[in-house]
Amino acid sequence: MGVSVPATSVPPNSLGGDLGWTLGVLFRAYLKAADAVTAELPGGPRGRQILTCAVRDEPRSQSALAQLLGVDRTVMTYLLDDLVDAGLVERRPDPSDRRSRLIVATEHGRAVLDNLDHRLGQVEEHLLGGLDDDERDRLRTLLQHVATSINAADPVSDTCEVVQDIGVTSARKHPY
Amino acid sequence: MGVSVPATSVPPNSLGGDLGWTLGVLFRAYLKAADAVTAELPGGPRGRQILTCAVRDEPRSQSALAQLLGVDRTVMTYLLDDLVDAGLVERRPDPSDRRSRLIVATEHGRAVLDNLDHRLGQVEEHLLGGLDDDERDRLRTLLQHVATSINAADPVSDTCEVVQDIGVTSARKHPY
DNA sequence: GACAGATGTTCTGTCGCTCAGACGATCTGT
DNA sequence: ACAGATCGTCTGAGCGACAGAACATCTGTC
Repeated sequence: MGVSVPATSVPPNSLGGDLGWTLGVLFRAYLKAADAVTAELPGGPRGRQILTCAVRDEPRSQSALAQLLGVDRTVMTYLLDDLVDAGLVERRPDPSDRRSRLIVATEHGRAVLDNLDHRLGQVEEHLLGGLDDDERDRLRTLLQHVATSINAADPVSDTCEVVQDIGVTSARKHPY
Repeated sequence: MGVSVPATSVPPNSLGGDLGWTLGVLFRAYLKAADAVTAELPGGPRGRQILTCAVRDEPRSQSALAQLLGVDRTVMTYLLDDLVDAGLVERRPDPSDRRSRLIVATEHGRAVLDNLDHRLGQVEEHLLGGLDDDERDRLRTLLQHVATSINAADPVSDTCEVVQDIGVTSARKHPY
């Protein structure tokens, strides 16, 4: 169900095995769905992730939050401005470092997050409609492992070195 | 290996099970790696996907290509301009429709793609370093299923209806 | 304690990218 | 033959991201 589409008969494409393509398709679809769900939330899907951390984790500084979510620190500033204005989170002075602010959720923020999560969960299930329950769990688990692994090794880049190791062995100076 | 990071001791985060976060982390990491590999290719990672289709699939029109890759048709125009300028693909008149152009790869394009795919393959494996071989295969397969399913049902949106069905049951007019 | 350098947050300016809209050319149906 | 839709292209406007500077604060060394 949900997959059968007699119309337009999508022609076969060679990107099925392409990690970049599959990720892109799924991520764009997710973003569209999440955008719809979080339409009224400042910051959209990213605002929800910030809120999730603020509710469920130990309070983080803005920069820690920014790195975790993969956004620039200057962007985090106005993302939080909007969330604070909406009364969803607070900036608390860090007792151990007066430069940084710890982000914590308000009661209102918790309530909003519960509502969002509920709706987002349904949309996600719809998104993974092509998989049965077992496969969905496996996919989520695998993604969690990969993301955790990448996030742990992240301290930025790390990729560049790999690329260099592999070597830009050909077509070096000619721009193709 | 690769995962062990004694430094900074990443604190636990509640986003591990979050589909959006895991996808985001993986996709950003992929994009960074792919950007590095395709640094000299017009269009970067997207240019490579176009090239892949041009080499391996039946020739497609620009708009079909644009929809498959999830880019705006106006963007596809100058992406192709650059690829054509680089001598990687050609715009051929479609014998059955003089409005559209079919995108096909040149010999040069094929050679470049082979080189790119080889290097990208290595980077991808590094990216999935947190998983063993078996898990990598499973992840790729699951992603392929989901992406194919989504792509088949895609004819744009479809999400909005779901969101409406679920209902914006609360916090309706108050902007949080 | 005094200092140099590093880090957290914010502000400013700039750049690139994306999308909406309009246009001409062409196809399709009536 | 005509109306409406579609393909590719071009233009303009707007948004978002990043670099850099500024200020406050921390950490280490002397």
